[in-house]
Amino acid sequence: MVLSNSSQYAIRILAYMADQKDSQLINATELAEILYIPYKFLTKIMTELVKIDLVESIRGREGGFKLNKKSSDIMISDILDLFNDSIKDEQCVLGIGFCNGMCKCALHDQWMEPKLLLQKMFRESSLKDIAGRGCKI
Amino acid sequence: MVLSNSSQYAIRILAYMADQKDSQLINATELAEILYIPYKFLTKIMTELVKIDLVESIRGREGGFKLNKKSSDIMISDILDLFNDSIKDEQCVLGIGFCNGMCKCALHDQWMEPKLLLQKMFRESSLKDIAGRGCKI
DNA sequence: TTTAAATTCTACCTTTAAGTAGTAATTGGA
DNA sequence: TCCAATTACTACTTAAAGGTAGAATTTAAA
Repeated sequence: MVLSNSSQYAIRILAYMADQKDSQLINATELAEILYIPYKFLTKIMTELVKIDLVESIRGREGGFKLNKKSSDIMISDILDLFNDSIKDEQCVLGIGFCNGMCKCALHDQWMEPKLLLQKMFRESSLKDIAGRGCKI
Repeated sequence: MVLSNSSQYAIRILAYMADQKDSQLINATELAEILYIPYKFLTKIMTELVKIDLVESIRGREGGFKLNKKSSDIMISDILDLFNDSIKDEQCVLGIGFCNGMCKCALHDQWMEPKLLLQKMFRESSLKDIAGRGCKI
């Protein structure tokens, strides 16, 4: 699996929030029901998203969450960093330390191109680019 | 992480075996020492590779392992299948069931190209293509 | 025939990701 | 002021991957 459950959930949550009009508040109960994410697991993820300032939380009655930046300023890679799912430049696909031109593994050459495209997808796709796309949320 | 430890180990083991001349036997102790893989975990993996006929084992004293096919006939994807690390055609990068043109997730369009290149890398690279490449084994 | 070197099998332990439970803290509204 | 709705915190449980232990089995050499 390329992305952990946490990353997949976080992307879906934030993409959904980005798709809501004029950054209205939405609470955890609604998010969990709409996105079919276990409520307790979702609140744990939300708290982490708040800590890295991607999301703002309003506590107490009538509280909830909203994006803390423009959706065009939040990249998928910002989310993946939180769960250590980003693809590092010298990440060895065979898990032998780091790979580069000087010191590479047997699969290094074949890995270069897909790795670059994965990085491009994560680094160049913003929430605005993906919000509302697709029929599944 | 794109590949599990088991898949990474298995690729390294088989690539090393493919790089040995005239398919000589090599035993688990040597493989574990040369490749820095925990012996007990390696033997578990070897047994599974034998069961799917990628490797032949000779038991008893003077025994060991050797490839059961030409190295050009063993593809990386054959190995990944064993550990469920292959990329399926309709595998949804956000984990929402299956994705295709009719029913897709928000990241589907961005995922298409890197997914195809990953599949190409796994399906079109044989042990022969990677054996002996790179300075790390 | 005995022994040592090898694979194979079964069962267990450890670590990490995933998920759950309960409670504390916060806050707007009645 | 009190209550209900909300997020935040701490701790626990479960499931899966990763890894280990020990004994059974096989086989060639001494």
